[in-house]
Amino acid sequence: MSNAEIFEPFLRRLRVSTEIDEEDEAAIRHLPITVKRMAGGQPVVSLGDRPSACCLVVDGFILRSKIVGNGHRQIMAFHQPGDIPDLQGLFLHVMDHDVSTLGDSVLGFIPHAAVRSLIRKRPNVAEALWRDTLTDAAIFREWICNVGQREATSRVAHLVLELYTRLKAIGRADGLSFDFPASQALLADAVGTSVVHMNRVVQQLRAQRVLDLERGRISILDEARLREIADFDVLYLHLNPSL
Amino acid sequence: MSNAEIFEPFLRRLRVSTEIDEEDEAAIRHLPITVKRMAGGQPVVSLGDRPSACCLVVDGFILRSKIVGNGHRQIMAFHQPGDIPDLQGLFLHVMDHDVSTLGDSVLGFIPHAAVRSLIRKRPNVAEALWRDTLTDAAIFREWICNVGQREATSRVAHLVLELYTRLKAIGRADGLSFDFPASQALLADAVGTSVVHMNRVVQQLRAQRVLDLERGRISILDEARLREIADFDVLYLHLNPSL
DNA sequence: CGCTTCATTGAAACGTTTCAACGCTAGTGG
DNA sequence: CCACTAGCGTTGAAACGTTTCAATGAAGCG
Repeated sequence: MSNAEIFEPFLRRLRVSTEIDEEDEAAIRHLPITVKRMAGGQPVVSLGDRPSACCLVVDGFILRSKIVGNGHRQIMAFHQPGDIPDLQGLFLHVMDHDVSTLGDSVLGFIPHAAVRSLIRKRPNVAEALWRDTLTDAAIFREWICNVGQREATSRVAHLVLELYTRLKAIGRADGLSFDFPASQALLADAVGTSVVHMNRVVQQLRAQRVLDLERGRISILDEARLREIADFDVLYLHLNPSL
Repeated sequence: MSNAEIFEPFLRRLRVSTEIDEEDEAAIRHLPITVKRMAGGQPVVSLGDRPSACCLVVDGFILRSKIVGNGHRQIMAFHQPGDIPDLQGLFLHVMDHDVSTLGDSVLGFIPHAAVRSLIRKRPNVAEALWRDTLTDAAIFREWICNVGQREATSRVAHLVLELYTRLKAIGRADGLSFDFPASQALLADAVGTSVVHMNRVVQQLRAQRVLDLERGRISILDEARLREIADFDVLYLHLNPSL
């Protein structure tokens, strides 16, 4: 896999959002990167670590989670190809949460030193990366609302629409379906419900022909209805930040 | 109020976290800033706005919130003197949430253009501000956990410890108490419970002599017990990011 | 003074969790 | 090839935490 291919999903995203020029793109493509294939459910970096590289999702999905006092896990974010989930490590030196693979994934590791020198040399790139971390934050805020105010069915619908919208933006949705290798237990950790209740919600959405999940694939059956249930407004994803 | 005084709480925070030199500090102090006194509960910027300035909290508190579909409000963050709550506006042009004052406050507005030129000229400052937005994100993540996994009593305890810890860091706590002009209804919006339940939680914590809230003031009575209840770990606040 | 905001209370309804059990499917080793 | 296992989805029933509604009292303000 060439550097050009590895960085392509990432660059495609940057082009939409910033004034990235040819030289910026070239500088990014010349970043040193170590590609690593990982199985699903494996830790990438963990609470307390002091990583010296940040990780670009090339293929697959990454999740960020935390274990709380009672032993339960809360998932706080999913990341897709083209995302750099732990950019924060550049400036916050100790990890305050865990990062792990969802399903089998391909990750690229870029040394912090290289990124740091890139952002000092190319302010456009710095801004693009900064914006990336800011939209991450916007997504966190919406998750707070999701988990804090909506009821379980709504939460699941909202999560699905978020994933779908972001994946569609990078051309990884086929029609109204997309691959997402998550068990019901995992989705429960993301929306803050028990597995049992998650299961009932899934069945209910299936029965109403709104949504279906099976073996790592999510299919939207009735998009309009799903949007109603989800109380979803794309704004917070800042997909086209120039607007 | 001189610029030096206005920027002092902000600078004090930066000094802890970054290699800010004399020139950086001077550049910050020379930022154009318009100071405005605002009553409590007033909007600062709202959903859909395209602000052209960002706002520095000089005195008082600011909160970030969102109204969800069912009409309920979720508060996603509180900001204290020295914070710049809407730095995101520099790169994400449309506001995806509301910002308003908690109690009576003094705010300083700095034009985006001035901040933008500052960060191009002074990479140290850019990094410091970037880090600020990253710790904001870390706090959002912890709120997701708080609201998603802990039960109401724990959530309140956690929120109180977060506020206390951050205020102590800037010298705004007297002993184990601090001013925080929030009604129970407002706290309920922050931790995602009903007002009624919030009230019962407060009474319970009072009865156990763990915590007391009265007329805009929060007092910790039993810090050790509060920490247990809260499941609180400072790490995520990144108070000393050089570590 | 009446008005409004905030804190408080009780009772019933509700959404969700917990526990415990069962079936299905895919993978593993004998 | 079958037995065994592990993981995942599914189910029922009871317990639990929380919400809702409706009403009341106290405090502060014009």
